[in-house]
Amino acid sequence: MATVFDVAKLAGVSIKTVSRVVNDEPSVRPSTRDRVRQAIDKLEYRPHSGARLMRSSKSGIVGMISDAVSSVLEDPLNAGLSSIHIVRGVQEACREAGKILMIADQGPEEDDVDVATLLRTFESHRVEGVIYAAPYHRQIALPLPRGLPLVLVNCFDGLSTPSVLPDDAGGQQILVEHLLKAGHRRIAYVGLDENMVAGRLRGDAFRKACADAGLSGNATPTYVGIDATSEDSLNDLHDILQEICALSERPTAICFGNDLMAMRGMEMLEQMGLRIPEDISVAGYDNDENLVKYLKRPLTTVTL
Amino acid sequence: MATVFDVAKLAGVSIKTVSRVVNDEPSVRPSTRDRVRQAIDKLEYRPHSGARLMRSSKSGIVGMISDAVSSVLEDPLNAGLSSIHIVRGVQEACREAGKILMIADQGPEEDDVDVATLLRTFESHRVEGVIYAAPYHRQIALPLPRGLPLVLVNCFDGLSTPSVLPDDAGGQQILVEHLLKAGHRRIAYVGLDENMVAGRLRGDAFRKACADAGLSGNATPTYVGIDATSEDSLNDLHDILQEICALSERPTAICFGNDLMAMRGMEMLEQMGLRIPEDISVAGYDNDENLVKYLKRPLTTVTL
DNA sequence: CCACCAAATGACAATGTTGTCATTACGGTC
DNA sequence: GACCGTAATGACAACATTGTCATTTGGTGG
Repeated sequence: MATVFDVAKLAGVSIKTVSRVVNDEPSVRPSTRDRVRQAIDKLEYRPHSGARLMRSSKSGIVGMISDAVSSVLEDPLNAGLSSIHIVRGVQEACREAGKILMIADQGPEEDDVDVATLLRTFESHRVEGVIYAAPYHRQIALPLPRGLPLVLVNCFDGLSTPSVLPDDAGGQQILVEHLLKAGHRRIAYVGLDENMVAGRLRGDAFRKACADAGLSGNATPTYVGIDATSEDSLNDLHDILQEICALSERPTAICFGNDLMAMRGMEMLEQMGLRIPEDISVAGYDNDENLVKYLKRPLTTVTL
Repeated sequence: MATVFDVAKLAGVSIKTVSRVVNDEPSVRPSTRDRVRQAIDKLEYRPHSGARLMRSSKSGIVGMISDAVSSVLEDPLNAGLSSIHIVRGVQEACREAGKILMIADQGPEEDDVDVATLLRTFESHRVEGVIYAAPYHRQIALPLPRGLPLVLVNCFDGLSTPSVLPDDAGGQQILVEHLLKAGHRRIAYVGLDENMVAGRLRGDAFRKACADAGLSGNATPTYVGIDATSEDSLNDLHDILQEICALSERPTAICFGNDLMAMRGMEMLEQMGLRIPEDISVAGYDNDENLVKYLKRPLTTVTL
């Protein structure tokens, strides 16, 4: 493989001048620049990133830890933005900033030891910063890399590590306000497990928004802890919907914890003989494109 | 940041011995090894990948070009294995082989110039090989990297570059045989655009399998060129299905070009008053998990 | 035509590691 | 206790680049 020396010899200049051309430094005469460029093309010279890094200690690499790749086959939790979208945004930002993105996949299980290993690899490659993205909104405990900027996405530690978080509460509030504006005064809530951060935030926001609007607890029956991914859970969902339908003052709208629940719920409601949205309105959450794409009718939902 | 010199000094050995310990070379006395390990831990020493690469010219990096990340928001062509699955498999193989996978995203548009740039970046990082994955089964023309092993996935060039390809024909054949075994003697085929490699292979395989079984052309009406992603295309699909239903000898099964078409087709067939599978059987292709996951009833399909 | 200044170019060190080869330490044998 | 062979360790060069500083070049004004 050709080096600066080969290029320099062919172009009849010093290696330093080759370096200047490669790095687009000013103060190289255009004629010299051309000669060097031609030599580079002819020899198919490629700067050696290792040597470069060693001398300049700027790797131009950003490290990212996510489960986007390995989780492809897993059943998603269906709450929030999926990891691959986060990777996509980071990727794009890196491209714009001229940085190379080095993605380390965390693997299926979340193992702190593993993360430490990944961080060590990043450190060896002298990445300029690390981004850690969690698969869903939650609290985590990470071994902090010394001297390396770290940003969390979709998660937070108790410390002051900067993080980018979805506004689960804000979305829910907007959704409720939307329903209120449409005239609904009795709204049921069939939500996620409230031990999940997203579930708690959304549930709290739902209750607060309803209370703020003066709706009583009776007018806003609330059920949580369903995820609609298992057979059992679907049975629970069915029971809940029957209970809701049997209420003396039946709600005119139901907020589901996510789009999957909303879809399953709609199927069940129709089976019970209710028309949507004539008899009852339905809202989801997350705007899960994999799902929404295949729905027969539009669904009111929230994009984070 | 600590270097081998710092570690060597603290452990009271030469830098070479530190190197040996770091690289798990034999012939280091256990007591020495421990002393060095302790020094490494204490100083939080991380080998400098750049210096390492420069000396040993083994980067341990495999480069991959795919559209898996950037295509997340795009409408997939719904034919074959989606890119992210390919990345996942490559990722896993790299992990097992102890290699680092460097993923370069090709971006939405397929631009040969862009690929050349990505290849140059890979070359600068002295990757040990390059994997190029196409979003769907097709022929491509790539600028060949000199001296770098290249493997194509989901695509082929006219040259002798090694490639890994889906067996579109084999899958279709198995599917037809399955239907034959179930007793079907009149099978319709509503397939993909046959200008697409996958479409052509599947269509050819369908016709061959039917001919081999002695089914006449009349018994195997064939329609191609639908993708079920656009409004227009859905109208076409509807017309085709009506035509099929109106046949004097109605087929007892329909093979659709992919799962999306199968799903839309089933909706339409039910609307026309046909029961599935009592009145007519339906088969898809690709086992598109994003879609199949949400179907109400099981679908006969093919996993590549 | 010379002196001068800025622009252009070059010489050389430094970066952190591993490969090569030399040297030292250790354990056993006579 | 001297000798020997192997295991363990060390000294030093080499890798390909960029930073620092020195030198040369070319143009301009007197």
